[in-house]
Amino acid sequence: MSARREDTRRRLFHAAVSLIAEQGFGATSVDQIAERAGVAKGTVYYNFGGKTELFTALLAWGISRLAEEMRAAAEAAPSGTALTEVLRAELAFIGEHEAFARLLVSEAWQTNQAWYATVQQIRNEAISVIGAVLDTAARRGSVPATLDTGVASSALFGMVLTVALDWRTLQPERPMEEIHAILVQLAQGMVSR
Amino acid sequence: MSARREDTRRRLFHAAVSLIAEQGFGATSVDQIAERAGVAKGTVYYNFGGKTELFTALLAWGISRLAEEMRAAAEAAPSGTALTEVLRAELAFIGEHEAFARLLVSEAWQTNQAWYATVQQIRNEAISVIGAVLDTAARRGSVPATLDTGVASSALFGMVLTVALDWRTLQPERPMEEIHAILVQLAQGMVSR
Amino acid sequence: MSARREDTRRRLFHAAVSLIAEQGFGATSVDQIAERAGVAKGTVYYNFGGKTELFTALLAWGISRLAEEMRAAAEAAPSGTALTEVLRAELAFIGEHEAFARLLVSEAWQTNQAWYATVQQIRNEAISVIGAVLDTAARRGSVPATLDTGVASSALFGMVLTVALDWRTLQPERPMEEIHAILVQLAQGMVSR
Amino acid sequence: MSARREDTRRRLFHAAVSLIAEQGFGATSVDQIAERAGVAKGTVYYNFGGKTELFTALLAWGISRLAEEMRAAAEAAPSGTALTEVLRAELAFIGEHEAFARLLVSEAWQTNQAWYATVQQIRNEAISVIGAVLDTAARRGSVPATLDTGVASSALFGMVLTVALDWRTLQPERPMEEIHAILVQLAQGMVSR
DNA sequence: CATGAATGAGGCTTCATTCAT
DNA sequence: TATGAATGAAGCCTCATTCAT
Repeated sequence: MSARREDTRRRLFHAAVSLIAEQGFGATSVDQIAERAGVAKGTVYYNFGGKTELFTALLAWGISRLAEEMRAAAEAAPSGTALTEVLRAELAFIGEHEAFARLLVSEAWQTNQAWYATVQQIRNEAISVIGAVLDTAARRGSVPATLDTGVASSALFGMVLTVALDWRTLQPERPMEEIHAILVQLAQGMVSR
Repeated sequence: MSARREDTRRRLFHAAVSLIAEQGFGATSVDQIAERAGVAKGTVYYNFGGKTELFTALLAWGISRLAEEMRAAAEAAPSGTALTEVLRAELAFIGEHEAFARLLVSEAWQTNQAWYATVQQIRNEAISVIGAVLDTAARRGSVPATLDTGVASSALFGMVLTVALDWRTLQPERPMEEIHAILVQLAQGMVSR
Repeated sequence: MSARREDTRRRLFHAAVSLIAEQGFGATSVDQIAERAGVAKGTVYYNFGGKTELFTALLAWGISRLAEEMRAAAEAAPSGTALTEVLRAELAFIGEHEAFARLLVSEAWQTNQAWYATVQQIRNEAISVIGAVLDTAARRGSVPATLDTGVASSALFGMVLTVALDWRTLQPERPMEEIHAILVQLAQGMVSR
Repeated sequence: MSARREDTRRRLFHAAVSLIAEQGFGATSVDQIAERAGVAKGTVYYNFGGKTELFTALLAWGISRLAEEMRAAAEAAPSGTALTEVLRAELAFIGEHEAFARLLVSEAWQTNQAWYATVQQIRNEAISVIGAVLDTAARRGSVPATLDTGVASSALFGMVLTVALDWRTLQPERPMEEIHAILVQLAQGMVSR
């Protein structure tokens, strides 16, 4: 793939993320995406085949990155701090990619969508990173063995997502560390014995 | 307002809720709503003024009901069980109005929408019910005085929403009480001293 | 016909004239007419049968009044001043019923309209008042016998209409007498020997 | 702009002029315009943005042409015949573009229209051509210095318009020269000393 | 590799008219 | 005599997609 094409795809990606996050998928037109990317309309089709495909690629790319950053944080964390670091990674990702996060929330729970399977599959990747951390902790005895780690990891994921978006919406001036500290406090109570 | 008109509005309301929940707002046409309600298309405009207005009314109605049921649960709860009962009310509402809940999640964090203010305002109503419960508990000393109850109530609300939708999506056969028990266990740890 | 009905019809008439003059026939809805008249929509149909019929009645009524006032002015005029007085009557009518005059101009030359025949017929009534004055003057020798009085009366009618509307639009502060004086000056030159 | 697009725009223009002139603006649908132009409906919007914009462009184009032809006639006229030639140009234009002329009369005095400013501005262009001729004549002493040339030019413009449309409507078999001769006779009297 | 003119299905909305009360 | 809820045909407009260049 040529460097030019690579660049075009990147610009389309960026334009689409920001627009869809602002307005939603349905309200965003291919015209708008092309205009914000600075290319002609046909270029969208040449590069992605269609609006839906562009969107699916977008979601997959974004959730993969989220999962990767969470996984990297878990692996790099000093012993005993994995959960803290994973939550920080999720919070930081949302803070940095607020537009994408809104997009994810808007579309992730919509059944009857072309990309539902994609979203569900990759969302589980992210959640399973948390699940793995909890399972490890359970084996070490630092969380109750009776905890349903599947539900708990989904709960943690959703809690962070909700709090993070409320943070960006209602109190964007608060530093991330402050929010992170509260989340860690809540999470520790939730899962610690 | 005549009884006939009252009835027509009710039928349009029901038709719109079910359709939008199934397909989302954008994918639902006024034609479909009118057809399912058994009226002519123009009647939608005569009664609600437009698709957006109908949808705004819909959201307001639904979120109000959610907040009311949570508030009623809090007030009726025996001493010391308020949080447990409020979470049950939220979980039950989502279980019973799954379609509406998906709709709510899809639209609640979308800025630049006509109904953003409406959603935000009434969503806060629901969250503040949890906040009030936590504040009361804080005064009684059963939760740490240092807890940021604003963030905590948002966290609890989002946790329940996420878990509930995952429950309906992935494990709908599990009884609600089982999910509720896990949530209460998580919530107790989150906020108890 | 009852006094109540009479009143209702009058109010509908008035509402329709002002609205149609402001916006044109096509852009004026029955809803607007009913609202400005302070009656329900159905009342329009009860009293006039339809939008077109209301409009036709409107035009007929207005042009008849214009013709009558011009004819009355001609008959009441001292010898030799008939033309002066007829033009004054036309100018005064337009000044007083500006809305109706705009309406007349907008619709009078539109072929393919339901009311075309009505308008044409009654417009000729007005023009023929001028024609009669000119014919009388021709017999008395105060206008050239070679003058085509048919064309001349149409020219005079149109001249007054155009000037009057420009007066109301562009220089409404000028007194009518001033405009009338100019028109008489022009008209005298046009037709006098 | 591509040649293809240029051609499409021209065809839409012609289709719109003929249709609107036949039926009026309100009664002409975008469907009809597209069909007569031999393009798809969307093409109207791609090229003009909407029905109103197409119409505004249309009016501007037509009135400009009228003003231009009148101005050209004034400039080309042998000394002392400017008024005669300008009136002939106006009469000829109306005779050749009867449809457009009806359209102009219908819309020119309608306040509260999107294109009101456009029409008014360019209509004044046409009238001011007559005004300039009168002013020149006044300086040469061939018309009374006391004449209000502003009102007089508006009067002449309206006179010709009225007479021309009545000619086309009621006596289309009469040759233009005959009508022109009468108009000149009337106009000479109006303004000559 | 990219463009942008053109398409036409499909959506939202308006509004003259009807009719049961 | 008047009302106003309901209708549905008809209109305007959007937009994902195609394709010749």
